[in-house]
Amino acid sequence: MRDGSETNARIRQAALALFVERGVSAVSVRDIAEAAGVRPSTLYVHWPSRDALVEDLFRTGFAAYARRIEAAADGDAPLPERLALVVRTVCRLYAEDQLLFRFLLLTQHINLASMTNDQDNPIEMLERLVAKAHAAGVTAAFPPKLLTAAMVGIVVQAATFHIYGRLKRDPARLEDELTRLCLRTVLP
Amino acid sequence: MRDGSETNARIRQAALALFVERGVSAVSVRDIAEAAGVRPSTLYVHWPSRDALVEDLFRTGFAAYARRIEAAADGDAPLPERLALVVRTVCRLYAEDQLLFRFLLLTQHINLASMTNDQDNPIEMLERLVAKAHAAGVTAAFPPKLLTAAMVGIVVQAATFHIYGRLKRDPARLEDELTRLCLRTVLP
DNA sequence: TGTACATCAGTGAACGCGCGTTCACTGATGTAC
DNA sequence: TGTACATCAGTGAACGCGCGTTCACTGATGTAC
Repeated sequence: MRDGSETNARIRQAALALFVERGVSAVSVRDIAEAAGVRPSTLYVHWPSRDALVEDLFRTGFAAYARRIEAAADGDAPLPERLALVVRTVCRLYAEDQLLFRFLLLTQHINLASMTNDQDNPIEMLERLVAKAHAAGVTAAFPPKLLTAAMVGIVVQAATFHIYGRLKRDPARLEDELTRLCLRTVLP
Repeated sequence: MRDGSETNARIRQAALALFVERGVSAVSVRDIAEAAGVRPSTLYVHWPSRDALVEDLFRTGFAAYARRIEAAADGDAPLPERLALVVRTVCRLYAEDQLLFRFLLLTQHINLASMTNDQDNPIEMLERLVAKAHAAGVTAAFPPKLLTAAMVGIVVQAATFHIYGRLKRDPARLEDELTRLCLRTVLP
């Protein structure tokens, strides 16, 4: 019982599921505690406040995404292949833990304003890779930041359509199609 | 004083600005009333509840977007031109009233789940147009729903980048670039 | 046109509920000797 | 190994605050005659 890490994980998981299901503001500390099988006051053993839990979930998830995308972008492969790998990586992040993906999507507008120019930011990772590709002359004739937005938009919007049932497709197939579509848009 | 439409408009405007600035859940009825120069109870003359105000703002804005996009999609021009006009229309909706655009972006995940297959849905409008283009053989070899997602994603993500200062560009220029970029992605 | 009455947008004061949070406590587990 | 003590994850009960909402009212404006 001295090690609270299992309880911590249970609370995180319960909170994530409820936040995604109902929206962050519609979930109370009591709701989370009940879903995690603890008392409300237990949450304050692990986080100083409800907001701190939300921020922790966001920052942890966001940073994990940044690490995965950095790994995909930082190889020795040719730039188009690295771009393709980044797209595939995002698709896999979605397939692996849809709950986390949806949570990050849901809270981006609340948290993104304060995270611009952060180094643990997956968008920055992609932006750097696209800038490199642009400098090497392997992108279409558009500003690299616009191409970055396009890549992010294509993948994120496809995921959003998938979540709301507007786009029915198994994840592996979607991964292939999104990779080809993104490259078609970004490469010359 | 008998006609409350001016007060109604002032409350809407104040609510929209505060919702976009702080997020919907961080704004109280008292905050909105103060910003609109009325007493909190006045809001209940115009809407039965706080939630009804939020929903009214969303539905009204969403329906207005749907009408504008329908007008752009329903012309007699060739399909590629109509697709281009839809992109331009979305760009103009953003430029005309950034507050409303941001509000719809902010609340989409809360409200979108309950609006699938709604007829006042701008996404449906675009989906129908892309399906028509697909049937006529003037789209790239991808499922039309995926191409719809790509178009929406490119424009919406560019707007999001623009809002957070990640993409600095004057709206007219962005409109031209986004139109070309979207067509490049969607056409064969 | 002038008067009496009806309407209803907006007000002021108050309501109770559920929220996030606190804190003295318990008792199982880990540590020292 | 056995005993005494320290630690700290988790609890139970309670807190006050701010929230959305209600409702009897006011008084300016519109209507009837």
